[in-house]
Amino acid sequence: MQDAINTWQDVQREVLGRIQNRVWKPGDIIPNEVDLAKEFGCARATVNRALQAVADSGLLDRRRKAGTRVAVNPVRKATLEIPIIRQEIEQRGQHYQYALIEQQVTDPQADMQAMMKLSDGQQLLHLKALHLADGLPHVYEDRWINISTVPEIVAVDWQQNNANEWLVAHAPFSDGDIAFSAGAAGAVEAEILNVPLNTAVFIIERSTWMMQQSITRVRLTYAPGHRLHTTI
Amino acid sequence: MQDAINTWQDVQREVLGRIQNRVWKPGDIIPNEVDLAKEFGCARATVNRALQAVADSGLLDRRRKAGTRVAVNPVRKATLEIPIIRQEIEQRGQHYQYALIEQQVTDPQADMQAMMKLSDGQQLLHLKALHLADGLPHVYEDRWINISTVPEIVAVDWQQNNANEWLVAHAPFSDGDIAFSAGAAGAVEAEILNVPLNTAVFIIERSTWMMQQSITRVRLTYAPGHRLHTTI
DNA sequence: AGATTTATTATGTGCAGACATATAAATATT
DNA sequence: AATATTTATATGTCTGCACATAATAAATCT
Repeated sequence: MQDAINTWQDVQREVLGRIQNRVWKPGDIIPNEVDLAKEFGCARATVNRALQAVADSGLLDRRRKAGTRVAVNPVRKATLEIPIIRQEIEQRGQHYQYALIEQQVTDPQADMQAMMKLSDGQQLLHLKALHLADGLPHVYEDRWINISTVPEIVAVDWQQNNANEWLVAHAPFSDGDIAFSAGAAGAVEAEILNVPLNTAVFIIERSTWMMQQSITRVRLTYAPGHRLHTTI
Repeated sequence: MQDAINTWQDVQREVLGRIQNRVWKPGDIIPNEVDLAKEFGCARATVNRALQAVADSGLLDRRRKAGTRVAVNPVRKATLEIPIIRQEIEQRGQHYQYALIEQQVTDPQADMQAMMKLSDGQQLLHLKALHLADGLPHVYEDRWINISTVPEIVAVDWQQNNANEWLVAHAPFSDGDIAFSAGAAGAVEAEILNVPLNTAVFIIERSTWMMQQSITRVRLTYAPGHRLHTTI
């Protein structure tokens, strides 16, 4: 028995401490909730809450009956927030501007048709736009929107509205996938972002879906220097 | 009143449904926990658990006294797993190899001391290593380890052990931060990765901590073509 | 009117007890 | 020996209750 470890945060701290100090080593099974509750002088529910939090972060593996053990190869999960570009810019105290570059209704090319899992005949709205921070190019947005899924889009004035925001508000998605990579700026991107040809640029490609129906696919090419930051 | 909505997952489903169907619109304040518990026919604790989960996912904003409201700009969160490099490579069916390039105990430079929040006099172990997939350079690892936090490291043979794996097994961390960016390969990196100078490369920089104590900071420079992929 | 204190209210969290559920381990069956 | 069944156990979660805490709204005092 020891001094009050009452709150689940206290318990979490204590547990993390024991893992770090190797009182409990990777692979070790730790005492069960009832015993820990007794030792800490708190309710089992409190221990449970704490252990669940630590397990969520990947440092503990828990299985019914088998007990709780310190993860051997903790697979760390980083959660990164996908902000709306305007917010991202304004949050840094910079002035946001948006400029439509091109707008066109097209039949999809084969690769795009595959990536967006389109049926034959489904058309896309293709938008090219630039987001600026304090007047400087920040990110070039190359976007395809599935007209079948979001028919209202054809009526929208994309000079005034930007797809990044409009879609969040009007076309909720159930799931999607994102890929991050680095690439060399091609002729088009280099000119739009106003950087030398082949400059290293950060690229995000994102597709979103609502119940198997593709909504949109976007390729964001960031101006040099952009960092995507998050905590584990 | 309606059919049993007893489990917190049930409540979560119901809440998500109402948000999706715009019964509760963005910005709307939703009924308080006591009322919802009454409506669903369950305990307030259950409603609380569910609402906390939804709030965690970013779809609800909660504040004491002010109540719970539907997020106006739902910040989507992607969780991406940080695999051990060996696993990442072997999972693709490729052969994994590791090569130590350089190993050195140093006093930190000012910027590194700041980034790792080191006290004066704390020394670092600096490791440079290359991870290969099927014999080809995959990622160049440039790592600093805090000797004060992990004193055992000085005794480790880094020809045989790779820090990426050794640390997860021996020095678990409670939190950290990650940054993703694109950069141009410098002379050192270009040679090690065997690519032309200024090739666009994907860079991950990661610092990890255990209870305010810095453990390590690593800069991973990936060979061209690397993509980091995840789902929302 | 404006500033300061007090009350009110919704969420945050703790507790004890109960039952549910997954599953490892023991036992019985083929 | 291999397979099916039972049992024991650790975690998962619900309930009702209590009190803590943050933050707004109301009341009070300059």
